[in-house]
Amino acid sequence: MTTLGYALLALLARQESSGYDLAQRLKRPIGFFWTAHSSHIYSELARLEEGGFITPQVVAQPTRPAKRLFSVTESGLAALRTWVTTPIEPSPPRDELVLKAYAIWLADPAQAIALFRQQEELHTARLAEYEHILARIEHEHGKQLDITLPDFGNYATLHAGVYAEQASVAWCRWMVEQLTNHSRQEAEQG
Amino acid sequence: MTTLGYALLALLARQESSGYDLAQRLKRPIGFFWTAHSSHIYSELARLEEGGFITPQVVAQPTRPAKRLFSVTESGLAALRTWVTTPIEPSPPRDELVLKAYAIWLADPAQAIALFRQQEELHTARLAEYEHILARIEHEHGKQLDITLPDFGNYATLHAGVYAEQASVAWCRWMVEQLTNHSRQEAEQG
DNA sequence: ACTGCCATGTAAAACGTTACATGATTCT
DNA sequence: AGAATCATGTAACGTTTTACATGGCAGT
Repeated sequence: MTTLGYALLALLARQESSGYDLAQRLKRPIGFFWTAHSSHIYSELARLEEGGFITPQVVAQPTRPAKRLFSVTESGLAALRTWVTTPIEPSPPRDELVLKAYAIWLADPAQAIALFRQQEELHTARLAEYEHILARIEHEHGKQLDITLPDFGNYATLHAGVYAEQASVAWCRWMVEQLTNHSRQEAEQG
Repeated sequence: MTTLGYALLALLARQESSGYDLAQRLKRPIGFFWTAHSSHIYSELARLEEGGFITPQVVAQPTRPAKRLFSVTESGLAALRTWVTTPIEPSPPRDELVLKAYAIWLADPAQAIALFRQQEELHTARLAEYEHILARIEHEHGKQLDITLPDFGNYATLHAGVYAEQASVAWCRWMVEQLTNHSRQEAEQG
């Protein structure tokens, strides 16, 4: 089982869906921390079906092409429940921006500042988006959700996003500060 | 050019190295945010050499097998300098723990608490490690490093790590709090 | 004697992205 | 008329991991 497989099971455990539906539903909020292309989704669905984790139900539609609605089997739900609390084996980190920071001493300071300002704006925008959705959830449910409801899942992931984006914004600001301080000192001395 | 290619160029720009050296040097601090297996490193080195970004110099050793020390060419350094400040195209996010949180409503609360406590410990340990290295750097250089020195690259990446780990720890604590509050309420009512 | 380090790669498999292919319907 | 949506996949490509292959030296 791949992680995408579990992501699809998690979606199907909430509601039966077609491959197309899943591609849509994967965008928000899962898309904030896990993404997949539709071609990948379809091949993964085939594997899940082959493994007996999901079953299709063909639904004919009058005006639209027929679709295959998938639902989670008992075996699929059991696999999902097991996976959810299984400790994570650390996966290889990938952060290109930090890699650039590692080599930033080679760069022109002005260009470096531009890079981190742009990144700061990007993360600030994301932060605002997450907080907006979070506010909607809290407006509906309050700040203490029932953890056995699917909406708690959304609430939890959005909190993760808020913490992560706040950290990114803070780091970008720190970088800009370091780079501008240095440039100012250069100017004063030169 | 792949991102690993730039990572290797960034290392070689600091000091010429063999493939084996690079595998070692990649561990810290780059390994905190980008990793690669040695086989991957060797194939990437071959591509960089073919592209004229690096040149090897064979060094015979009396007791050890001969090694090929690579250094960055002018073309390689130019490519690296360009890449460093080029805006990042967003890469697909991958965070399995957040995915689990999305499906946590299906889990046994006690097991869920155990998962997030374990993750909190892991991130706390990493945070301590980063802060320790950071303290060493600040002891040597102070808190305002010259941004044109390679050490500023290390300083910057470690700061990124500190911000990110602090955010992870905070989120894990928030999750544990949510899950334990709920369990307590259950107990009071039941 | 055995483990770990130094040193370099090849080959196969798994994973993920991009491009391609098809075709009707609904909205602007 | 054209763009977007609904709907499902195949094929090719590139990247990354895992396994394999080799072999001497140094430390316990």
